[in-house]
Amino acid sequence: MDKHVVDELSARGFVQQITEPEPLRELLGKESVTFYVGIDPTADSLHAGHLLPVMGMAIMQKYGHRPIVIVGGGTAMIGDPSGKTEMRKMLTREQIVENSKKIKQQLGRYLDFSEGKAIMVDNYEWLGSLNYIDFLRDIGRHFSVNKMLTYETYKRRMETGLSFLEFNYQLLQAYDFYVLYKKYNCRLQMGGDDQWANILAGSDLIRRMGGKDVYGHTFPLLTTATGAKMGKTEAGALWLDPEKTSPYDYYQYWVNVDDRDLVRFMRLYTFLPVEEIEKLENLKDAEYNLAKTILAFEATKLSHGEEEAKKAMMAAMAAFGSREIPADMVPSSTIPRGEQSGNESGVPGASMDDAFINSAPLLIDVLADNGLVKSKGEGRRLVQQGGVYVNDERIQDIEFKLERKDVKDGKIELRLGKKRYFNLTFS
RNA sequence: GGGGAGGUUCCCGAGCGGUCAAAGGGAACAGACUGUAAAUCUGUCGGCGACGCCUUCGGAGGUUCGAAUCCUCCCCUCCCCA
Repeated sequence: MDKHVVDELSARGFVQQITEPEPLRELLGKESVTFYVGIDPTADSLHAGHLLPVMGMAIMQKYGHRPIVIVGGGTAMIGDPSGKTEMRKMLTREQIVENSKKIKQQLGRYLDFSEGKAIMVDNYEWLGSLNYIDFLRDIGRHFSVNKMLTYETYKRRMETGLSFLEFNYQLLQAYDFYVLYKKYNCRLQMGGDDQWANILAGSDLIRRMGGKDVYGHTFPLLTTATGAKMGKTEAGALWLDPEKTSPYDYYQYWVNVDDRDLVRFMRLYTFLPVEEIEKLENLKDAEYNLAKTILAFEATKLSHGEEEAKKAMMAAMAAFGSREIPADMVPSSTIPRGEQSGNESGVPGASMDDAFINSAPLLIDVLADNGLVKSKGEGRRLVQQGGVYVNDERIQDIEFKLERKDVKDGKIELRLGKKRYFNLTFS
């Protein structure tokens, strides 16, 4: 790696604010730095919104720095008011431990945890046994309520109500940084830009407690070109857990990104060289789709592995038509090039038996039973509006029944709207 | 603790005794147009064996032929005062 990490990060769009850019740059350039990012274990899986900090950490690690991931086991029990207009629900200890385990597994795809190259710690370890009096005396005295109240996050919450509990969040996060500084010589905290105030609080605290040279770095808060939060889909969040979001759906999310987001996302969510990505600036028409295929493939590869990524890609081709990725388009990508024929094995579906088809089930019932529509009423509407296809043929009769003759090559292909495919397979 | 304002369908937000499954907007979904993009236009948007029936308007009771709308108690949120 001849490039400087900071340049790499900024070229890829990972830099929003840095507390002291020059000294930090110098530090990162001359030695391996231990840094940390906090993740709240509020669910048992990461989702696309977490991806940006995770990618940021991964880049740092590639450049020889050591990430500490704090799962905020202690702080999650309080809830961070930053950027929220409502109090967050609290979790029990057991849920948090369970969630953390799964999150670590997922992080393992992006970070190398072997031989202590990355560490994951739970701040409950020190927050859980905090002594209130000691904490107030040693830590609390360094915080000015007047100052805290001027922060935008608290100001906003002042309008709707802010509990004392939440008001303490910042102190605890600052304390985390302090503990990591003492324990692991952690010199840098990274996080989303909504964490800026909390990060500053941490580095201020360390300085006041006699520490030196600690820094903060924030990542931009991403929204898509249409203003939506990153990774939000009709079905909710875009999860990394294949049980919650199938690799196929995950892949589809990336293929369906807005044109305007393509290049930006490729820089942020893949490790492909920036120089190659830059060449994609002037795509036109259908070329966008080829580039999006690469984005989707690479993003899926990262979170689900290359095999799953290929499967998702083949499934998409089976449904939407094959594509040939030109050899000179982002050559570093390991996406299969040349003629590719689709293979449906990655398309969502269910296997059915003979009894099922012999009973000549109503199409609407099948849709509802497989969770493709929320209710039969919705199914009916969809059919009436011409949004349901069986083997690529539009069905507009709400009484339509699936029969043996609809089974082609051992399957019936259902399609809702333009993009949602579901195969019923028969053995 | 005292006073005030509120809690409506995914979200915002009307409704204030029947004509209310509940205006309007947003989100979402489908259709047309396209490039599995965006924008635009059109339609849909509680459930069901569907010109009818059932379940919704913070919760529980009550008044009434009839309640989201009135009364009682309770829960929760916000604002002002302490």
